[in-house]
Amino acid sequence: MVESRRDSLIAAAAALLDQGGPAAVTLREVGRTAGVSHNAPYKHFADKDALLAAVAGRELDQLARVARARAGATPQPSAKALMTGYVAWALRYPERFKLTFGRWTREEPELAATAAAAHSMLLSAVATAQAQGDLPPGDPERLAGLLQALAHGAADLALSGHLSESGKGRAGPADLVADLFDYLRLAAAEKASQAPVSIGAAGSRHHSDSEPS
Amino acid sequence: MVESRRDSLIAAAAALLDQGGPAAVTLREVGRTAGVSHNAPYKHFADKDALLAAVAGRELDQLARVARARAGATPQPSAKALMTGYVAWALRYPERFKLTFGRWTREEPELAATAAAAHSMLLSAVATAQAQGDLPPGDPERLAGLLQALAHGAADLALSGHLSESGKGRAGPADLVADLFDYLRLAAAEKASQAPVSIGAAGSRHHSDSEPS
DNA sequence: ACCTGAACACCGTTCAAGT
DNA sequence: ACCTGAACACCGTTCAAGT
Repeated sequence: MVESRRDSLIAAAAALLDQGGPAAVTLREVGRTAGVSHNAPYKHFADKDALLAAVAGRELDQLARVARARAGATPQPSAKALMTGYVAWALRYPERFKLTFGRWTREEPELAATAAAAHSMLLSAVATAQAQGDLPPGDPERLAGLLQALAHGAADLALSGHLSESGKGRAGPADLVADLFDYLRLAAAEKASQAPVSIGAAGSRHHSDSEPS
Repeated sequence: MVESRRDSLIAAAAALLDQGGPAAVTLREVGRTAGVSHNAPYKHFADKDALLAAVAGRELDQLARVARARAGATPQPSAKALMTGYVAWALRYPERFKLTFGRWTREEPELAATAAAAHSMLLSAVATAQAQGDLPPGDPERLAGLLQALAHGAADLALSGHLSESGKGRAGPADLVADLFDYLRLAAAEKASQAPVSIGAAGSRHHSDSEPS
């Protein structure tokens, strides 16, 4: 399959993004890299934001493809493997990570589809781990949110240099992910030896999410 | 104390940031808001990035002041209160949050000082919670990193709309913080009824943080 | 020491015109 | 349908000049 002009524009934008961050992605340089004029992109994308959204979409697609390939293997990837892979990807392609999960408030239907597929893969991995006693019981959606939030935050803080600034422990994001899974396994064991009260279920909401005064 | 011109420029930049994001912070508009010409800021800041770093510094200072005031109260703020406050601040001032923790690779000595003060406050709160059995034992620095990473990631995902997209649970970032503290309390209880092997200490490193192949 | 107005290079976007 | 070159408005930054 030959690369369409649209694809080559996206590839050029992604390369510039990796190289110099979002500031380096100018339509003029994108056009120059792809061998067209500086406003040829306007025939394929509404504006610069749409081009960046397409870059994020391509990245999400590639991530989903890799994940699907792993899901075909036996055994299926564990929740821990998924989160560790997420962190490794973020560290390896910081700019794509920031772009993809930074903001694509735009609707981009295909983008939402692949995101939903990735989410459901994580959900089933969480459910499997719960059944094996590696993760505590409760709403899998909420537990998946916890895992994703930690992996995302650890990667983001590490990329900004806000992690273990003075720590002699030198804990990286992957270490924090591992720690969380260790603690959750301990919590699951503790719950197994207790009365079955669920955490994170609808009945035990802790805090309102409303705006503080 | 009257507001110096430098302060009024920082205030103008912060107001523009809150209103329209980083793109709305132009030196021309900053000057107009502060009542000076569009390049007067260059007499107070090296360039636009330095002005934004000063905005981040002012924000960090105000956060530290609020935290110190709370620390004077009895009892001292718990680790959970600190993290909940962090999340609430991020949701209330999204642009300042993204700027302050996004990137200030710049050295800015005073910035590092207030950041270190805030970090040590969290560390002591973690140690207190550990002594009370609310948090599991282990390196407090590493545990603090876990808490901060989760709060940061939950806030960031919520702001980008990547949290509980289809969840009927509607778990917000504050809920995830509460969940984590619940799980950690359970893990602490489980560890108390086990042989004292520490998690997250130097001897039990889980994963190398090196780059994946 | 601080400020101004003019000027330069760059960028996103639009438009008339070509094939 | 896709592309080009010129043009416009805007922005960061620099510079000569003022007080």
